[in-house]
Amino acid sequence: MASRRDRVDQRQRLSAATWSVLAERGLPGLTLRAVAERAGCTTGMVLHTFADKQALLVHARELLHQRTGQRADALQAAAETPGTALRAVLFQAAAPTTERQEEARVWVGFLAASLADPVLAELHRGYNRRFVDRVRGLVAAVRPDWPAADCSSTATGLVALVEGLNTLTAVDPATYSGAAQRAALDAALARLGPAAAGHPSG
Amino acid sequence: MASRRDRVDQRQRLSAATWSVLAERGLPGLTLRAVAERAGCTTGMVLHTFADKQALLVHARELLHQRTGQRADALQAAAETPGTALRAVLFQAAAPTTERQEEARVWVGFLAASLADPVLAELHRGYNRRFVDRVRGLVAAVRPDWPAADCSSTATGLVALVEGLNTLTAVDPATYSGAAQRAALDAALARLGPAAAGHPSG
DNA sequence: GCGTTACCGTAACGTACGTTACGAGATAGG
DNA sequence: CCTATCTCGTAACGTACGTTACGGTAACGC
Repeated sequence: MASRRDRVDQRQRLSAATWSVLAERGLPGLTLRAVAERAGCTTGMVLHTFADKQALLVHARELLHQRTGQRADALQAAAETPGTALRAVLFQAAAPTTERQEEARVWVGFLAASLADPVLAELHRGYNRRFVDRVRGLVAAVRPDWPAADCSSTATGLVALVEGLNTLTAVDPATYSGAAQRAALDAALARLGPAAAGHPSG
Repeated sequence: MASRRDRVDQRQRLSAATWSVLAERGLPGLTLRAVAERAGCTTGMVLHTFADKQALLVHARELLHQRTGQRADALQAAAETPGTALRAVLFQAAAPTTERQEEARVWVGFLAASLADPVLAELHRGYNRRFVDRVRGLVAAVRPDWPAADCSSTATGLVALVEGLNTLTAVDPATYSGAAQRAALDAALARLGPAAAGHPSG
């Protein structure tokens, strides 16, 4: 007699609710009661699925990483050249659409929570370094003639640009529109040469 | 009979304490009691100087803007060419030193608080747009031959890069060291031509 | 020197939080 | 069909928060 309800599904629904609340009310509004209400259950069920609030946070953080990572994997696999792959991965990591802006707000919330929570901070560092590694590999594929150090610094710069666009879009979507983000990314990618140049009207 | 104690000084000391707590404990740890303890007084005195917690937050946010803005003003005035001014302003806005990393952490805290507090969000947007305007003016001074649209997109891109470096440094100073930040900025500034190129060993 | 006024520490209030304990209902085995 | 076991909603607990009310104390005008 293992489980009569689907535990995995409930964990996902609860972390999705965590995400939703975090995007809508921000970090101070993220309470167990708010999550329970959003998920349509009670705090008792929440704490029966997760040991405590931090476990819920950690799972929601992993869910966020899963979504962005899988999206990046798909784009990278579908791209025909390393140049288009790099461009697609970076652009999806920024927040060009309303849906991505919600993700950006969640990301900012987790970032701020990481400042006080060592567990979340360690998760954040790991995920971010993985993202840097992915970008570095793509940069090296686009410019195999570059030394490794240049690929590294270029990758960290591109990641910083993308995450900067994320954070700024989260609080000021008007100034940092999708077009502005595209322009900033295209300008940064132009340094890699024509292999990573943007589409004229794509 | 106006005031027997220096109100302005107390406001500054309290907002400095707010800053200190925010950098050390993060947004969840920012309570009136923590601020009072850090300032060496009680919550009664805090709420006698500021109407409520939000007023204290707003004042601390303004203080952060004052510090960065005055530092940018000084660097801009001391620079001999628009190119060196742009470089200096951007580099100080990133977080190359331990002290600036504390500011970066505070900035992230206010950013996350802005997601749920419209007043703080409006302040954040205003300050950030002022920063973009400053950078845009410097870009236009470095490249007067560029059309205004190019100066704008370049400015937003540079600001996004700087703020991205800020946020990433706040939680992972090891990966985003001062050298890495300098390299990323130099690479971005190289697009502006030799007028904004970095010092060889500065 | 005295009354008045502003200042600020103390203590409490109401609220909301994370967490825990317990009981009702549902489900599977025998 | 009965019992044991798991699931989850209910209700409460202790704590910490923002905020408020009040009293003592020190500084000013006269």
